[in-house]
Amino acid sequence: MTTKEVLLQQALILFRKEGYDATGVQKIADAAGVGKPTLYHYFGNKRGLLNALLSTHLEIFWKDFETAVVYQHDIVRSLESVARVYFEFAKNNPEFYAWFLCMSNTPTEGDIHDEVLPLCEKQWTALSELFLAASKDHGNMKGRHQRYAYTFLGIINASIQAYFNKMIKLNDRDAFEICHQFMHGIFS
Amino acid sequence: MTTKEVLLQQALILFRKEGYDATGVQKIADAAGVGKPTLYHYFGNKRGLLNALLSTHLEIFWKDFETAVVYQHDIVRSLESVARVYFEFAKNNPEFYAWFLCMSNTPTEGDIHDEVLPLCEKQWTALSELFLAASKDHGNMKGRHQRYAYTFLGIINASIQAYFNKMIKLNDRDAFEICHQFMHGIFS
DNA sequence: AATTTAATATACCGAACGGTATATAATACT
DNA sequence: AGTATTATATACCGTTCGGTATATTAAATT
Repeated sequence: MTTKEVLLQQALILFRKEGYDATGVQKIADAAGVGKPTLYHYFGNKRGLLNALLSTHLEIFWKDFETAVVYQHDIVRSLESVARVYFEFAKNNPEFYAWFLCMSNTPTEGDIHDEVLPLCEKQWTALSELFLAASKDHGNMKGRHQRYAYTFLGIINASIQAYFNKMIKLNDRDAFEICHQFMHGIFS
Repeated sequence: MTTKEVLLQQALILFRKEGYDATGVQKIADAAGVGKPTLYHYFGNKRGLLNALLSTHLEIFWKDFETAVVYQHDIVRSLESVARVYFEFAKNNPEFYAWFLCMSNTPTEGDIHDEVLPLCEKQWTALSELFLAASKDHGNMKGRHQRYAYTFLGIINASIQAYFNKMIKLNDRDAFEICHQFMHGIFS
């Protein structure tokens, strides 16, 4: 593993354990076994490290997410594939996703807010457009697409947290059940 | 307003805006127009201020929550009253509840974790017991009470966040619809 | 009125913060 | 082989951190 990768790895561990603000760059450098200027050589500043940590991990997620979120006149199917993307990603990157969830509702100022908010809005916007497209086929969904996007994301993330607490497995059957439960209420 | 109340008020504003770790006690004292030793006189240390902020705001919530969460052989009714308690509290204390949500999934170490985690678990445990009691009346809920507690809380908080983003009003009708949507999937 | 107690301010502590100037070792290019 | 570039370390910068020793003012008690 390269020095850069070790720095990113240790930063994730420490940011998750103690929080971004409470973790000093010195401690990250120490954990990686290098000096502080080495860290600044690779990432410019503390926020650059945060940004690199987010973009490297989320690169794969966005690719899968964007292909799953397209509407093909079957909203349940789209939701299921979206849920599977989330679940797979959370299972493959549990440390990172747990950390990302911590940051999703963060203070209204500071590095974390500035870096993470756009990423959350990107998810919400795509889901909102999915429900909007679906509401053209299902009249009773009309005018509620934003709310559906919010609550669906809420259930997805609550389920992932349940997985972190070893309550569910987060397999394809869970994805089916959760989406089914969600839509059944909406359709009826 | 007493000096103590002003300190609590300004601490909430700053903790929410910049985060607990990023907010220095000096800044809180300045915002309240007093010296730092005054803050330490009332709260002992920074964590004491955090603790006081939590307990003073949540005192009312716990009272309402605990009366709402009892099971009277009508799970939908219990859930609705719980939802109404959350919604009323969030509407009456929006700044505090938004901050509390930020902290609910926080780093695994530090003051915030130590102070907030027990409060989250208290909610989850009570809801879990509610669903457990209900599963004695509804066989198809059996063995899933913990998961129901998780996802129900997830929807409640997602809805409150939707309220903060001015998407829903969070009135009694919303509480009804959300609980109905939640249970309809479970019963079917 | 005298005295104790609570509330506040000034000034300071050592430690840790994010960040950098400078120097050196290792690698890549010409 | 010599030169440029990349990667790393030592040592330091000014600032802010949480917290406190001391002194003073205001309020309550006797």
